[in-house]
Amino acid sequence: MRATPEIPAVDDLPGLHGAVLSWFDEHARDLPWRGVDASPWSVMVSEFMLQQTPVARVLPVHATWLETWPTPAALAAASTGDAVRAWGRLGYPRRALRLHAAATAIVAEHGGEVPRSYEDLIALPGIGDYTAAAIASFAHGQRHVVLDTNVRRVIARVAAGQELPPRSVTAAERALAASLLPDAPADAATWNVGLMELGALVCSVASPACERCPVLDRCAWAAAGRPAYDGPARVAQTYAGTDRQCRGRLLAVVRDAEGPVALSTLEAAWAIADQRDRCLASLVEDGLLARVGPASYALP
DNA sequence: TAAACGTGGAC
DNA sequence: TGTCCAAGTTT
Repeated sequence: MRATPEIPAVDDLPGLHGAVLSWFDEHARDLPWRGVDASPWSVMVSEFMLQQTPVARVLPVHATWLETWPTPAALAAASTGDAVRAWGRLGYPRRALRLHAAATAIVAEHGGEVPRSYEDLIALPGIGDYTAAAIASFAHGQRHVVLDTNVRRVIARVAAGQELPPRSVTAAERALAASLLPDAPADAATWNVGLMELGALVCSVASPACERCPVLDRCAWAAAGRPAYDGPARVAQTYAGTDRQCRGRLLAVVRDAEGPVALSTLEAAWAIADQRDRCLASLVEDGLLARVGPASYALP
């Protein structure tokens, strides 16, 4: 049992809420999954695609995806290979598989409707704490703490006076976020998306535009003179030469081909034999690729 | 808990 | 040019 973490006080919560809500009303981007006519499915698809992927790259794929598969049932009726191909170059293609699996589960267990409860949502493949809370909040107007990288950074700065949040979500951080959440569900939902938008457009990691910030005069970090992050250094992720790069390249060859691809073609795409073989096997294992002949591969 | 998991734009 | 990193989840 741990002591209750200290929660920094915010003296004028209604004022803070008002500033963020007004700013969002004025400056929010007009994104398709935010429209009044956006379906819960549209929101759900956007949340899958936006996991670790910038909005600008999601936009066209999301539009095509919704045209092709307007409902969970439509996606569930397609092959996983079609989903992987439509996913294109968004990255982390296992998300396409998980979205397909989630759609299948929605048809099987929820009558084809995107579930409303956090518990039902987080039980679906590819949905963790953030995505479950985001769908419950944005698609269904429920009151949930939504902790994404933007919300975490904004709260760390405004309320905790830190440049960056901890490496992983802490109890103190969650308690602080909960203490800031507006009471009315509709306001809570707008607060969540407003904080995300603020983090994306103004309160960025590297060069925050404090002069455009609606809560500058309420920001603990700004008041403290924007002290640099003093926590443990973040590990830089390497990419060149990794299995991830190898897998990406191999999958791209098959994804961009018309039909099955000969093993020799894949061999030509990656020089290091043992790494290539390992990655090919893992792609098949993951269900991203299928071996369709003695020496040929295709999307599943 | 840490590491794996894609991709491409920005600086 | 190389590093950073963008609405995370899974194991």
